[in-house]
Amino acid sequence: MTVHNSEIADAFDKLADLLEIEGANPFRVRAYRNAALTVRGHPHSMAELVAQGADLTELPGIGEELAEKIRTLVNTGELPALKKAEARIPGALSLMLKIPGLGPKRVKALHEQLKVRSLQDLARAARRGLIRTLPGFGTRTEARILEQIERQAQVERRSKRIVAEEIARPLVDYLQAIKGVKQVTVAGSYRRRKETVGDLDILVTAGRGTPVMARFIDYDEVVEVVSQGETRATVRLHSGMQVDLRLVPQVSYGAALHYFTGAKAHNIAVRRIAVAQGLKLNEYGLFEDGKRIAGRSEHEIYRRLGMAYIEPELRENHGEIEAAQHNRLPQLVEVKDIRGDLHSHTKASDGHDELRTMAHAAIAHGYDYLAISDHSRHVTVAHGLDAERLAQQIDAIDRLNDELGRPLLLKACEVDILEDGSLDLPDDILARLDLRVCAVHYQFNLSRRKQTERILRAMDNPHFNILAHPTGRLINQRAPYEVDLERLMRAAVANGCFMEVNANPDRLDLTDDACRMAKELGMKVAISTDAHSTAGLDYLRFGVDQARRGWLEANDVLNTRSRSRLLRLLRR
DNA sequence: GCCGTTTTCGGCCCGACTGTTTTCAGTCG
Repeated sequence: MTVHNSEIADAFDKLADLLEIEGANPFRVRAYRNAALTVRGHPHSMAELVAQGADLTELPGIGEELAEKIRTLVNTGELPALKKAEARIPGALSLMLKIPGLGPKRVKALHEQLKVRSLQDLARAARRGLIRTLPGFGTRTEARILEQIERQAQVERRSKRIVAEEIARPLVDYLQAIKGVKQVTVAGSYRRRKETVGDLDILVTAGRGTPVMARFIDYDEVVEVVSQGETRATVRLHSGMQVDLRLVPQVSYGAALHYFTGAKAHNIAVRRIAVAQGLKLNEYGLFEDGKRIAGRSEHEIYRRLGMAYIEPELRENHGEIEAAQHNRLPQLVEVKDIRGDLHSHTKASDGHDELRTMAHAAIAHGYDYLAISDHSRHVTVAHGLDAERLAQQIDAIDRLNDELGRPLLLKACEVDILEDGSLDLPDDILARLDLRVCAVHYQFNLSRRKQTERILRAMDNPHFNILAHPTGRLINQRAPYEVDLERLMRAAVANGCFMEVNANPDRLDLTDDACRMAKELGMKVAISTDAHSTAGLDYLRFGVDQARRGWLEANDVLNTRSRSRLLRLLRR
């Protein structure tokens, strides 16, 4: 039984919660939280590092004691310190910290004075009107607690970024239209281009006296004003999305942008660097002896702290700060580097447009090539092609390329990987293609070992080129199937195969972390849209964002190559 | 509990807003 990084991180976080409620040294609490962050964000599993005998104290924020606790967790699945804490106070108290408005001090008071041990106890106490009797609590707090418990049922969920964009764009336009408003920028995880967005953080600069806050809470979609001050307000929109707005002066724009873009761990790390240099960094600027020495732009702040500018996509405190200090940041891939798309569908299977329509869309995108990769026969719901129909499509593509006067369309197929690891079409027809995009569409529930073996076996087929949507996950909808990605990547490198970063905003598969792993293992990826219509080709940018978050450069991406170099790379 | 071009001891990121107060602690991002 392997203990996953997330379980180790969860144990540390819970221990931090309980210690905090007990009133332990806040810096000790923070040490556990930092450790949780480090472990959760680490590209390699702690279990593996322990097995290799690696020195865990090399990891940031991990010292001798925490290293020992990680080893214990890996070896026994348990954390004795957490057990002991739970013997002193109920573990369920940590759940109460998730209720907005309740922090460690109040949870401690509720536990000690009202004997609250669970969320049920808490709801009961609130209904009886006991909470308002405690010092520091009032009727507003009591009502809010009850409301929050009842709302807990609807799980908090992060929105896919494409959904967040649909919510953010009209709001940004609305704010931008206010007379006196200068800049409106959506910061936060939205700006870091994360695949999902929890809430929107909007930064506004405006001339003196501009009624930004009043107009903000007056926005048509606002259903609740959570808080409102002179420079900061929080609202909830009809869509359920929470929006924070911060009004900042122009001289502080860069500092505020940096502060509000995060991630939190990145911010803390950068502030510590400032402190080490005798400076202070906050959302208003970088200060030396109370005098602002930078703040107008992010570039200025990074430069003054002795590091290169860090792209928002990299700001997770996953090594980007050290890289920036040593000028070793990657030159991230951009949309304009992409020369073509390697995964698309037509009406021949489950696409919505004709071959010719797709070709013209590819030309409009300025592409050198577009792979037409309709499904193979096994995907019956998608009207997948058998050998005969694929042969017809190959001929149709040849004719169209002739007509266009250049080999724009690549002959391809999204070939199903069957349960035994064989490919869904005979070798002789596969051999006539320029490119085979191979994918799992059935039997998601195999064990990790079996699923891995299945795909490894498929890679043994010399016609296998690119593994499409490698984990099969659908964001917020379907979990990835169990598979050993690292092993697959190593096999791909050994066999001259590749994986896809599926750019569909519902998939974004590989993930950012997996992209990073691919880079470390030397496996190039294809950023492909899996377009089922001409409009689908526009989703490329989501895939590029994901790749950028995974530190990928143009050289790490297959389809930044010219057609001839691409075809040479695909040769096994 | 971690960590070190201030330190092996004594620091540890920083400010806004709310509710309950009557000057501020607690919470949040």
